[in-house]
Amino acid sequence: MSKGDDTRVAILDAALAQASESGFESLTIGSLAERVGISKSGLFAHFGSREELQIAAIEAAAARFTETVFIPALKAKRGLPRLRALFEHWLDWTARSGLSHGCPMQAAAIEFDDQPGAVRDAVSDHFARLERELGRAVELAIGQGHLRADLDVGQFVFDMMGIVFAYQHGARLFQPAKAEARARTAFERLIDSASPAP
Amino acid sequence: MSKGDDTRVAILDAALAQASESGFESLTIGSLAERVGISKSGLFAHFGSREELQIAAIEAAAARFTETVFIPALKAKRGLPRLRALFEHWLDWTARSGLSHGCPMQAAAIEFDDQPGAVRDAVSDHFARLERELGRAVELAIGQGHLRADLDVGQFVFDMMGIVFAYQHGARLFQPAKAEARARTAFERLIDSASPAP
DNA sequence: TGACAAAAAGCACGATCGTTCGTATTATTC
DNA sequence: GAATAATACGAACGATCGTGCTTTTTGTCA
Repeated sequence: MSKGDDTRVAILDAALAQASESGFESLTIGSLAERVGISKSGLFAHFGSREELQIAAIEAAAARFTETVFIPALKAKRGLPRLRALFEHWLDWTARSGLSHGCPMQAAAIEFDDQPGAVRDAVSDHFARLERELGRAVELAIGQGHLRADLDVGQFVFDMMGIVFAYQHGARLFQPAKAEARARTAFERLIDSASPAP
Repeated sequence: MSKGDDTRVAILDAALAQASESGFESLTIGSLAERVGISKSGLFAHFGSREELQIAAIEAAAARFTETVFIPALKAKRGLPRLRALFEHWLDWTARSGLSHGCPMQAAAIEFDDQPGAVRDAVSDHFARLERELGRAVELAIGQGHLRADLDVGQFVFDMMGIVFAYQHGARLFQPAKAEARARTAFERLIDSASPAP
C-alpha cells in the first residue's frame, strides 16, 4: 500500500468519526484536514471535490458495516442463529467500529434523502443491500425450518428494521440500556410470532 | 398580531420547510432570508443568534406536530380508536403539514444528539412528551378494556415508534406506498398481540 | 397628522467555505 | 545516487457564513 493510500484511509477514518458525531453536512474540508493533521489542499487532492469525499465516506461506512455486521454473522449457523447474530451485531455496530456517536448511514439517509445525486444513491444502495441480506437470512431460517414457511419475509425485515431504528433512537436520546432491553424483547417477540406452529 | 409577529411566523414557516428538505444544519441565515424575501440583518434581528433561530424552529415544529397529530386525535373516542388515530396522523403528519420532505424532529434528533445544548434539549423534550402521550393513550385503551391489563406500556410505545421510524425510512428512500402498507400491517399485529385474551 | 417605537435594510467585519494553481517535498524506480 | 512520479503544501480566489453596527423605512397610537 502506497503512502497515498495510507493517507486516504486515515482521512476516511477521520471522516467517519466526524460524520458519526455531527453528520455529513459538517464534513468540511478544512475541519477534516485539521483533524487528520494535513493541509486543506493536500486533503482535497485525494478526492477532487467535496461530493467525492462524501461518497467515499459513505462507501467506507458501508464497508465497515459489512465487516462489523455481515462478516461476523457468517460464523453463526445459518438459519435462526445467524439471524440473531445479525441483529445483535447490528445493534452495537457503531460502538464496535469506533463510531460511538451514531450510525453514519442513518444520518446520511436523513440528510440526503431529498437531494438527488450520487450521495443519495450510495445511501439507498446500502440500505437496499441491507434489506436484501436480511431477507436472505430470513429465507434461510425458513429453509431450516426455524421460521414459518408462510412468513411474509419483507414484512419481517420491515419489523426488524423498525426495532433497530427505535433502539438507535432511544439509545441516542435517552437510556441506552433500557432501549437495548426493549429491542431484545421486541425481537424475541417477533421471532416468536414467526416461529412454526408447534 | 403585530407586523413583527407576522414576519416571525413567516420566517419559521420557511425555516421548517428548509429543515424538512435539508436539515437544520442547512438552516443558514442568508439562504433563509432569501427564501422569506427579507434581508439577512432583518431576519437576524428577530432571533439574535443562529442558535435561537434553530431552537425557535424546533419549537415551531413541535407545535405543528401537536396541531397535526395530538389535537385531531382527541376527536376520536378514547381507547383504541384514539390510539389508532394517533398512529394514522403520525404516519402522514409531515405531508399534512406541508413538510413533505421528511420529519424535521427526526432530522434534528440525529443532527443534535451529540451536541449538548438548548437545541438538543428541545428535541429530547419533544420526544419525551411524545412517548408520554402515547403511553397515556395506551393506558386509556387498557382502562377501556381494549388492551390487555398486564400490557407492558413502555414496550408497546417502543414497538409503535419502531413501526413509524421504519415507515419513515422506507417512505423516504424507497416506495412510500409499500412502506405505508407494511406499517399498517405491523401496527395491526401489534394491537392484536396486545388485545385481551378472548 | 405628528411623535415615537418597531421593523427592516445597508454595510462592514473577520472567519470559513470549496476550489485552483504553482511550488516544494517526499517516495518510488532505475 | 539520479531521475521521475507521487504527495503535500502555501497562498490566494470569490462566495458565504454569523454577527455587529447605523440608518432608513414602516407601523402604531395619541
